[in-house]
Amino acid sequence: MAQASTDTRRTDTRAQIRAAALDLFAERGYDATSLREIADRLGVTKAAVYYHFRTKEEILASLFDDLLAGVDAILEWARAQEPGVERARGIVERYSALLGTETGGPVSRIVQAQQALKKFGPGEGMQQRFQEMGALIAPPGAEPARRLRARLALVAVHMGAFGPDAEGDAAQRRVVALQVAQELVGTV
Amino acid sequence: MAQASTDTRRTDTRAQIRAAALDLFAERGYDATSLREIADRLGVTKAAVYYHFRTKEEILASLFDDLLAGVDAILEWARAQEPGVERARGIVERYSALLGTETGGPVSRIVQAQQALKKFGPGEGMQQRFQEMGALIAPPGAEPARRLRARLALVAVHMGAFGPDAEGDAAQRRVVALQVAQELVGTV
DNA sequence: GTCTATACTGCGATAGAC
DNA sequence: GTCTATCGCAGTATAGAC
Repeated sequence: MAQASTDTRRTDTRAQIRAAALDLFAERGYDATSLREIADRLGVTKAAVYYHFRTKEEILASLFDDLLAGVDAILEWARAQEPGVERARGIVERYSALLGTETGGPVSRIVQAQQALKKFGPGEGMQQRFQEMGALIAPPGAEPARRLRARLALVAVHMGAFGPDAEGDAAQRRVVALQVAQELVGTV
Repeated sequence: MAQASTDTRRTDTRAQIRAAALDLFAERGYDATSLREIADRLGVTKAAVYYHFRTKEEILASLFDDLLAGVDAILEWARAQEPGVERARGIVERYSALLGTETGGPVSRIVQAQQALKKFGPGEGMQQRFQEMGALIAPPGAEPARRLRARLALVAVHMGAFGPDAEGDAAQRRVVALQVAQELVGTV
């Protein structure tokens, strides 16, 4: 829950902690960032951080709060609309706008920094191979939209293999994902 | 690199460690899994694990080795082909087949377990909201391909906001991403 | 209300005995 | 090849100074 309207606090340490944490989480990821690093950046001790947040995870949750509220607003709007393409386009458009916001943008960068792909050094990593596959599908000189579709096609294959929803047969999901991916790269 | 062909080891502890680690990494993520858990599952101590792997990260890298080799084979094939749609389709097809393999499939599940979205409890998490946005774009009853495209559209927006390649203007990337996302949901 | 000092447990990692 | 013992640092908790 965000701060109540009647804020009787006398320092802005809490805000500073959030700012420092956002920086560090986005840079090297949540797990790789220690409370000591956050505290040192403000010139306070770990215990001081613990006064403002009960756990490390609460700091992360606090950073996501604004973004979550933004998504909730989109969901509320969408539920009041008639189902259809127009509503679908509205959701996507509003989500894009939310990520462009000062509150949504930097926060959602944390998600990116959190990926396991980062775990491997340059020259041998999965990340680099992903980029190379994308480049072979749509070369660096191609239109940005086509390059994005190339990378999305690979993501589609991934999502098909083990998507968020474990519904349906695994082999069948893979077939569907491959089909969608082929559509994406087929759009030359 | 994978195990050399001349393996002079007398126990299979190394293989057991890999199997246990794969299980645990895929279940609760890399950072959340401790070496003690892996060791306990085999009835040995942490130090015994350290005999077979120099670091915890090396266990993870060892699990990815086969998948990486598979991707390398795809890259090698692709580089020998003429650029074009056919090559693009070939890459996607081979990558899909790789993830369906016994070596590629389970390993790549680790990537999924590693996402920061998991960090929030049910009922309040970003993950649930993502699914709900997807469901409002393409309802659970819709064709699987359309549901996948709905989720891909949201991913596209994300990738546009802060994609792997930091090329070009941020605002411009968002416009392109939004356009691609709209195409994906517009394909009813 | 805000912070420091201190301590506890468990982590990844190392050294050396068997 | 596996063990015990130990290290420094992590997140967490509390007591108490101001």
